[in-house]
This record gives sequence, structure tokens and C-alpha cells, in this order.
Amino acid sequence: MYLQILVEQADSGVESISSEGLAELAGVNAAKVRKDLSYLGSYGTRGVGYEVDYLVYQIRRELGLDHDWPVVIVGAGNLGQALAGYGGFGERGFPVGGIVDIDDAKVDTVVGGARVRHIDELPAIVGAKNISIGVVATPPGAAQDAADRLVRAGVSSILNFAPVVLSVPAGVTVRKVDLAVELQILSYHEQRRSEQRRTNQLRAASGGNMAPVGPSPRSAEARRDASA
Amino acid sequence: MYLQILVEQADSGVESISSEGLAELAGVNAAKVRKDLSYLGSYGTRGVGYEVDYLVYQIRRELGLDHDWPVVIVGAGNLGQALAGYGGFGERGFPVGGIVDIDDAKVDTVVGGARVRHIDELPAIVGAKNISIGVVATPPGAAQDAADRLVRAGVSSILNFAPVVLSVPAGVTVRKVDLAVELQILSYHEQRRSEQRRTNQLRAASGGNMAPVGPSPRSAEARRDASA
DNA sequence: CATTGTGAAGCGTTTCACAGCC
DNA sequence: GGCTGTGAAACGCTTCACAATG
Repeated sequence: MYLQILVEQADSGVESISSEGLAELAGVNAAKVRKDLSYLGSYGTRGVGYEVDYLVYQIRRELGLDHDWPVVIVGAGNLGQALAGYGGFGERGFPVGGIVDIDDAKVDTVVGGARVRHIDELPAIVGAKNISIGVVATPPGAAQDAADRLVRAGVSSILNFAPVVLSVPAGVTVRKVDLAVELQILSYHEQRRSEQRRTNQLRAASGGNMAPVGPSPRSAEARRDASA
Repeated sequence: MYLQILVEQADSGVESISSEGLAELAGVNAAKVRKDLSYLGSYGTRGVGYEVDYLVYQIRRELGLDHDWPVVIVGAGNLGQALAGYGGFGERGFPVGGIVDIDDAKVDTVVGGARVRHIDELPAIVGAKNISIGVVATPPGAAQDAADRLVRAGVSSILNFAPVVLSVPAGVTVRKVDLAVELQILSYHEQRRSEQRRTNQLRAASGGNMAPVGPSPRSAEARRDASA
């Protein structure tokens, strides 16, 4: 996240930034920024701050972003197609090295500039482009099989969009992005807000005093809290 | 996550589950499951376990999933279209109540069964369907404006797919899904793995003894760790 | 007697507070 | 004087361990 912000700042011509400035932009505590950055080494200058370009370079190096990581997408349905068509991946160093599907009807169609290939070609694709990262964009029922195939093909990191817990051997990293879970979390907050409103109405109706729970001044502090 | 697993279990005819069983499926510790569920109330039976259906009901109630939450999508580009076309949302209680874009060329096109409307109609759409949740699927530069418009229209929860930190008033919840960040995290793990391999080679070449760092037996334990 | 519910310990992360340094 | 780097305290989440109980 720091990387994103720093790149943005660099693009706007900012050359130096303090931990406090970066914290403000990231919505976190300044001490946290300093501690986080200290794990990279001592790249700040006391009394001055951090040089944006240099920090970008160091973070990129630490994250292994000094070269591209081609990815292979399994599943050419709605989501797979959108991911393949979404230019943002390539821009950020993750070009789509291939997209595969198990359905012959989808094979050889073209999405986002890539031809869909059959899932049986996975080992060939992974081998040819030396791919380490796979994306599972299949329906839930096909996700474990997709993961197994990716692992067998030699992939060691998986980004999973299917709403299932994947089981993989040790040494393989899985990250899960579950859109429904994100919405459920928002639903929970909405639920609480509406319960809160009911309680306030009751309290107001009964004429009692109450601690303020409504919007406080729109300070940076408050805005940070809002996304917690 | 428990909810997902429990619904799946219910569909396969499982009627009762222990904290240990649920922990296994979720890839977490059994004590954590019990503590988590204890916040809902005491819905288990000692010596027996939890009744799946009842637990599903209680979790749904707590999360506010006892009714649908229509969502409005801002941005009808690649991602917005995929989200609108992705049936999974509606199935899980989040039907697409509308999709808007600022670009007249996209307005009135139809994606995933919904007609794209102009972003100026946002207040009308939100008001008519009583929408609380908005999805930002715009390019980075347009995201803050999209968020501001959503908030002005009365939305109080936002799911943000744009790679920017949104600034919203207190009382509005934002969750961010950043695909590039997910891939960057995987890149970091890959980076470490390749560094590890180099170190091992050096150690092996120098003939020294070393603690095992490679794959261990594929136990449930190890597979859990893999996704950490 | 298997399994829950939960105090208490353990542990990693965040924040404070200030010495160190430019 | 201003800002970094970092021990130490605070905090919150996870896990242990076991009393409670159907």
C-alpha cells in the first residue's frame, strides 16, 4: 500500500515525504509507518524524511517487483474474462501469461487479447513462460481441481476467487479474495448501524440522556476510523 | 467464512458439527471456532456439537443476512461489467440494483441483464431501491468522485476495487479489494522462496549441515500453514 | 465421556515516548 | 528543530487448558 501511494506521489513530483505525511495518506499511524519501513533498513534521513524514489526502489526490491511475474488464469467465465481484459494487471507487473478453461466451447475464443487454451495445456504454458502465480477464477466446484492442476504444473502461489477453502501442499501460498464475504462484512456494519438507529430512537423517545454515537467532526482521525 | 462452510455442509446433509470439524474445514484452530461462535451466544451442545441449520440461521441473523442488500455498481468498464454479470452476487443476497457510468457511450448498454444508467441518476436509484451498499469499479482517478457521489446519494458502505485510499466521512464503512496488492503479496512469497533456494544451494555446495526447510509431510497441519 | 464455553496465558502487532541524528 | 529509529508498554487476537454439562 505504501508502494502505491509513493508511486502516486512520485508521479505528482513529490520528492520527499515524512512518516507523518505517508501515514496520513495511508490512513495509519506514523509510528507504524516508521516501524514498517525500518524492516527494509534505515532509508530515512532524520530531520528530513524519506526520499520517495529511493523508497519506491527499496520496497519494489523487497517485494520482488524488480521484474514481471506472468500469471495464468484458470477459468474463462465472467470473472476470468474481466481479469484477462483488465489492463491494470500488466501495468503493475503481472502480465497475463495465459488463460485456460476446461470447456471446449470456450477454448480458442479470445478475451482481452489472449486466446483461451485448454486446461490440459497448463503444464506447457507454465513451463514455457516460467509462471509461478496462478489465478483460480472457476465456479466453486471446480476450484480444488484447478488448484491441484496448477500445483502439478509447478505453480507455487495461487490467488483464489472461488468461495472455497483450497487445500494445497506445504510450500504453496494461497490468497483468497471472496467478494461475497466482503459484502457480508459491509452488511454486518449496515445491520449494526440500523440497530443503532433503533436504539437511539428508543432512547430519544424515553427522553434519557445518551453518549454521542453519531458523526463527529470530519477530522483525519474520524475518517481513518471510518474504514476500520 | 464459517457461514459458507456451514451452508455447504447443510447442503450435503450434515446436521451437526463439532468445533473441531468446523475448524478443520475452515483451516483454523478449534478453540478459535468456539470463541468466535461464543460471541453469537451459547448455541452449541456440550458433548455433541453445533446444529448446522441453527448455526447458519444465527450467523445470518448476526450478519444482517436475513434479507437482501441490493448494491449499486459505479463504473461499467471491464470489472463493473463482470461484477454485474456475475450471478454469485444475487445468489448470496446482494442483487445488483443498478449500474451507472459517467460515460454517455456506455449509458443504455446492457450488461448482465441490467441497463447502464448515467451516474447523475445515482440518487434516484439509491432512493428508489433503498440501497445502502455501493461498489466502486472505476479507474483510480475517478474513484474518489464515485465515492463522494455514493455518499451524497445516501450509501453508507462502499466496496472499493480501485487502487486508491478513499476518504469518506465518519459513519461510512469502506472495504478495499486490491487485486494488484494481492498479487504483490504472492510475489513477495515467491521472491522469498527463490532467495531460500539460492541459500540452500550455497549451503549444500559448502557441504554444511542444515535444518530442513523444504516440503514436510502433507499433513492437515502443514496444509493449513501453507495459506498463512 | 465427548464436547462446549471461557478464564488466563501466550504471542504478534500497534502505539507511545524518547534517544539519536541530520 | 524536526524527524527518524526503536526499546518498551499497550493492546487485541489466538491458543491453551480445564471446569461445566448435556
